[in-house]
Amino acid sequence: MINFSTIERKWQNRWEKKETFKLDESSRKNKTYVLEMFPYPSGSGLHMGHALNYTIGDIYARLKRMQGFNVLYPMGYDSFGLPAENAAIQAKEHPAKYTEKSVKNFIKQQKGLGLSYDWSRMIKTSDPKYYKWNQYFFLKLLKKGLAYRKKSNVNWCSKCNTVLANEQVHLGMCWRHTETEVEIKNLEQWFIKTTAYAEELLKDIDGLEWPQRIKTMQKNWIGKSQGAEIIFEINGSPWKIFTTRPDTLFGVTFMVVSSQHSKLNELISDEQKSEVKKFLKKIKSTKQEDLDKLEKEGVFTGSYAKNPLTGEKIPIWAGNFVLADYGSGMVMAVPAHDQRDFEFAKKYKLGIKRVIGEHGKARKANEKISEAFIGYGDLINSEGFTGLSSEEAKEHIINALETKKLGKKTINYKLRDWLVSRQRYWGTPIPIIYCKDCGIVPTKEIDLPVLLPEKVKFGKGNPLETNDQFLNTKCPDCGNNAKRETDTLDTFFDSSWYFLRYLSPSNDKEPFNKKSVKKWFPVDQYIGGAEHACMHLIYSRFFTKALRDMNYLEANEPFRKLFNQGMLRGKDGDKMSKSKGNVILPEDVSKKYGIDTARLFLISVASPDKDISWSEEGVEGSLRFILNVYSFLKSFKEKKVTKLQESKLNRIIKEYSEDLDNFRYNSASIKLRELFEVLKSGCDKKSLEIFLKLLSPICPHISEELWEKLGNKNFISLERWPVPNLKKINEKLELASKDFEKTVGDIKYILKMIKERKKKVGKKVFIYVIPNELKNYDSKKLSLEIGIDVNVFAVNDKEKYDPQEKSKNVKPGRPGIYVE
RNA sequence: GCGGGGAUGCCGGAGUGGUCAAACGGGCUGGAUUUAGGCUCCAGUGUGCUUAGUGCCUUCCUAGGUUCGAAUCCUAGUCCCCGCACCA
Repeated sequence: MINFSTIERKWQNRWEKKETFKLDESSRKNKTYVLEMFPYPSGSGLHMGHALNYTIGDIYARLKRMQGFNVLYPMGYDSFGLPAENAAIQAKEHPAKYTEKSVKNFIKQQKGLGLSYDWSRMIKTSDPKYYKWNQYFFLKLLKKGLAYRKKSNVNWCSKCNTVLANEQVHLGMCWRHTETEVEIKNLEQWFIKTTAYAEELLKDIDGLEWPQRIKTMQKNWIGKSQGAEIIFEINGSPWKIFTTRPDTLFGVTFMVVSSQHSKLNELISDEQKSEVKKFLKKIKSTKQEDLDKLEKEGVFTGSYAKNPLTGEKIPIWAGNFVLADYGSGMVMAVPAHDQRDFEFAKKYKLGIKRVIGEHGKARKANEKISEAFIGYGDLINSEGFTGLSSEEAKEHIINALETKKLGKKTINYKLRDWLVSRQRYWGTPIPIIYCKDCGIVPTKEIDLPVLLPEKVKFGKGNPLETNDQFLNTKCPDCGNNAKRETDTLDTFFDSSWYFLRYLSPSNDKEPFNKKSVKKWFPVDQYIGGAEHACMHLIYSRFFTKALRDMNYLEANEPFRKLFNQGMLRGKDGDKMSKSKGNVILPEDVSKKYGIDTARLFLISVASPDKDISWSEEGVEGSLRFILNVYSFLKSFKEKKVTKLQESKLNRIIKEYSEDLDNFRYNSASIKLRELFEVLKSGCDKKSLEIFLKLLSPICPHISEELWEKLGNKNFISLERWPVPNLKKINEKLELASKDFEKTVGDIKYILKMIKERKKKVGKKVFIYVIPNELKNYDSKKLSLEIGIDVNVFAVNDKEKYDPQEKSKNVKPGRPGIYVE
């Protein structure tokens, strides 16, 4: 048995000591920037799922390095965030301490995986040297008009006296006070205007080398739709609403305003006040899933809207199924032609009016329907527009509205502006000062960073609000007493540009060096989970575009290529989680099988972009392979390679390299096994060294060890990647050998059948082959393989012995067989 | 509710129009070596038919369809997984 941990430690120490993977910036090789999504350093450390993610990147980085690229491959930590603060509340440990411990642990674990990061570039977002630039960028965005304040809903617990994250709301109750119902409060908060880039974000998706499904998800998230903005008069003032179906305007029988709408109060009449209040109490979370799980419900507000074309008086309801932030937070309801509206109308006995009939079918407008007809058709019951098709009616109705100045054609996006305010301690303080006289005043750049105070009280309210030293300050403009903003930035803000900070991680004059950016940006290969498809990846793209427009860089996009790894599940197929007790730790696996074995296993189960389950038997399969390789090398004696071996070797080098380049690691691992089978019968040292080089990105420790055992003094990790000699690939020869193998199998099968069914033992074998295949079937070799005499004839051999005329069955690559 | 993805042998999974009964791994069965076992090596491992015969038939969630040809493309359905803006 091999002592894996000794070998692992040996090589990890050497790599560290010799700075094997440190980037040489002066190198003139072609650059490539390989990056994995940096982790949130959770207190429970990293599990095998992380290991999979980093192994995927590491294999790629190692490949590229050996292929002669100058590889930037850094690591850092997304170290601000809620869990650290929760730990502070529950375990009475300061978030900074908690985070520091977690990061240290992560680094130790990651080094244990043998990852080839350039550790000298490590960054932490909770470091003032990092978050200073968060604040800097916030101010730049503010100046550019891309940051603004607006009211928005938050979850609120009256016992904690604080805002709750969606994660802290359980079944409508507070996570700490399970008896306390969560309320919804409307607070002034900071937003980033991501929607200003909606069109460009959408348009540029097509040019990205990303998985199609991620692109589709982003497109749908941005959610562009063509429609119309229609003005309804309500209580004397105009309300704009958005619809994609202006052709159904004559079918509007009620309006529904979001129950979370900021102007909802203006619509509630005195007599409906208590009803509405009762209704609003039912909604206990701002979480989308929670909202959707609620049955569609509503309540009459007491107000009416005026249909801009018919002048009809339309009742306005408040409903839990209308999004406050999409469109204008109010929809026109057309129950005959929208299923949700239909159900709502049935439930509250509201009118249903048909205005669209199926093309060509003159159906009666008053006919009762059992479900909404949501398709396009011909208009009915729509005054002057009756008879037009939906498509025509859209144009005509919008035109009619336009002449009355009561509507226009618009484009709408589902994408919302990015709410970055967090009423929490463990994040970047937003560098804003509120002055009684001057209003909202940005902190002066020279005063950055606005440091997060260390001594604060946790558990009740936002710790920054109760810290007078932090809170009270002077106005930068007039010098009078003023108060600081106590909101901190969403941690997605931190992760929206970290990939730029790696380029000059210790620069304290600027967020990043322009020259470095020009050389290294964008990231060539980004690797991470699909859970970030919409948020992190959109924010990063937004940030890149905004920075470009502020002349910080030239690139349009941050991540040229993206690879999404699948999820690693426990052996039961469930998501790994502490509570399920199915978490696999790399340390345990490493002790038992060696980390190289685990790396090999993780990438060979299935294509790395698919979800996989941990399997103990599977790991043992990988272990067996590594042990075989190891023992083969131990007793290795040089032997000249055959033409067939040479052909296979070169073919595999070619295919294997292509597989790794395209993240087909599972298929690559098969080729590695195939190559080992080829060499196992004996080979020269050169071929063996090639095998080790191919193995090294996946199993770096073992490869270094064996490389050294072969007498090499340098690191295999820095060796040149093998280049296949295409001339040596002899497909004919390989095919002939395959045919030979197949024939051997066939003969054996026939012998077996005779033995079983005829109870006879075959004594002699005769095979008949096509003349030009004769050279592929050597009778001596065949006899050796089969164990009894094999005679080979050409089909056209007149002298051949063929009593049953088996030579008639002969086809190319498939000889006839006769057994006696 | 909205959005994305998936279903292949005993199991994990390759495979996206012919070269496919389907790579590779695991399991199981038999054999060799060894012999206390393990490791290692070799062979077999969907169903039925059948000439000893390398052959034929059937099969890739279900039901239809497109095509000379479908695991692969289309339509409908069933089931499963993932994301949903204050977790990161």
